[in-house]
Amino acid sequence: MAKELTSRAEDYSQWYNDLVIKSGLADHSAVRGCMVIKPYGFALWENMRDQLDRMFKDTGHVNAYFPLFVPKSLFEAEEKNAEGFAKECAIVTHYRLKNDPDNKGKLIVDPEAKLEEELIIRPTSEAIIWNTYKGWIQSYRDLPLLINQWANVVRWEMRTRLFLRTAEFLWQEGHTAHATKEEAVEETLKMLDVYADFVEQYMAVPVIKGVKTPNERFAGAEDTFCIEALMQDGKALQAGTSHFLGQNFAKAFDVKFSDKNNKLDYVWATSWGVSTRLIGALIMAHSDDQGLIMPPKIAPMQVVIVPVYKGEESKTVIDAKANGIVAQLKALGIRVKYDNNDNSRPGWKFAEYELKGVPVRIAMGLRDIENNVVELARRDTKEKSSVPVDGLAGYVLQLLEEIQQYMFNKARAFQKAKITKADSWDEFIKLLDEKGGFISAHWDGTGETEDKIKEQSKATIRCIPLNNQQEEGICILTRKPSTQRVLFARAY
RNA sequence: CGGGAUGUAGCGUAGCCCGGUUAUCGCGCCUGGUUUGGGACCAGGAGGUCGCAAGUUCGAAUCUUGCCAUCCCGACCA
Repeated sequence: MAKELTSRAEDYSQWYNDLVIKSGLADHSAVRGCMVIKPYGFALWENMRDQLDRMFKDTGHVNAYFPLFVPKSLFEAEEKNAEGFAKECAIVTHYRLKNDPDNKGKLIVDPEAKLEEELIIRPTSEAIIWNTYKGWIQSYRDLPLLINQWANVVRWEMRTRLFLRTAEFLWQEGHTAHATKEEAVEETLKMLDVYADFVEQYMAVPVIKGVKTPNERFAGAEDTFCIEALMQDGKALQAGTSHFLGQNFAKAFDVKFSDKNNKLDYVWATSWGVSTRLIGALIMAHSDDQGLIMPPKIAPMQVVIVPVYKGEESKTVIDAKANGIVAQLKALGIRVKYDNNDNSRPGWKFAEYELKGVPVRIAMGLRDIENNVVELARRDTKEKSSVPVDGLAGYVLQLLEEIQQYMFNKARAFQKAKITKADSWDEFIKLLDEKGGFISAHWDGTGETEDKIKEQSKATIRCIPLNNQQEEGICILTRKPSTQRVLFARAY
């Protein structure tokens, strides 16, 4: 690498950017604010997607697909939602190009082909989906309706960052309809748990579950629940959200059902989503100056085997041995790559797979084969050891689980150490500047104070943790009475 | 969208202020050989609309204007 990766705080953004690009996850695209997800990054996304999809199906959901275009009249039906997204929409106004009469070989938008009604490229799909649900729901027998879609959405952000905030991104959005408020709230919290379980158990990133303040709520929701993760530079990242939408969308799109007593009522709704932003969370939660560190459960490659040889004969011997090991690992369901490409030398491969974050590397040469061992290196701790070939596959399987657990424990310990109580304004600012992380502090509960704190400290209320402990206190800014602490942080 | 910086080969760069032969260097790439237990070495070679467009000039990577993109800091946000 020409330029060294460094995760020092002052270079953190640069480090993150370089890492995304050099590790082969993604690249800047020629299109403003968009990115190209490269095969390695997409393989990671597929693993994450497949696991989430299984979890959605285990909780009774099914997949469907809805249109990319949302007619403006539908988009504006739920006022708060429309207002919330209005500033960041891409809009289709025409449907045809024609040759430019003044400029040969160039095309211009055909002014004759102006759409009567503009189409909004979905920034989220509530509008188009609820307009569709209207035709699907008549009776309580049609409920609950539990649907998810995997899709791309577009939000015309002012400032973009690879994975964290791109103009176009991939995500899943669940949209459910229920007969009762209780059931919808239960669904909202259930999906929040699914997200927390996925992010913690598969991505090895600990999260805090909580509810957003009204200021930070999703446009059109009654309540927004979230999982908040902590990055290594001490900034917070919203990793997923689950919204209780009340009857707002049902009323906006006139979705009514008859209950058992033939009484008409509007349905209750939820929506929930996670996006490719999770990949950004993964990178910033685990990586080091040598590159990415992938949690084994979702790593595109869990094990890489690198042969060390001199000359063709020794290569043949090692190939034979390695292929045997590959077969054993694959038999246990381990994602393994044997890299006997002759174009690069072992040292180069070691560095490259570290950059890509492959959890376990196995190196084997004639020396090892004579002793019936391999050299095994962990990416997370960088420990190397000599391991017997007999029983290797079982050992690796267990090691992968150990690495997964180790990564989570390490991130959890970091997160715990970075949750600090502050009881005065000075202490609050000092902690934000010097330590970072979550600051647990009293707040008087008003949006006005929340705004002032944000203005003066750049910190926002990330969430009010679920099952938050109630305690008497005074607001760090206004000194007014407060009943509980909330979590503040500077955030991405 | 406001402020700042940057854009020269796949990557990283020198040259720009003060215009002037064939645009510098390193990595990577190609060929041949020697190599292979932590990003190998030697020899030879290929690769460039100097971000794009217009302008000034005998002459533009260099000066002017506009546009585009990237990064950083804000505002906005999954």
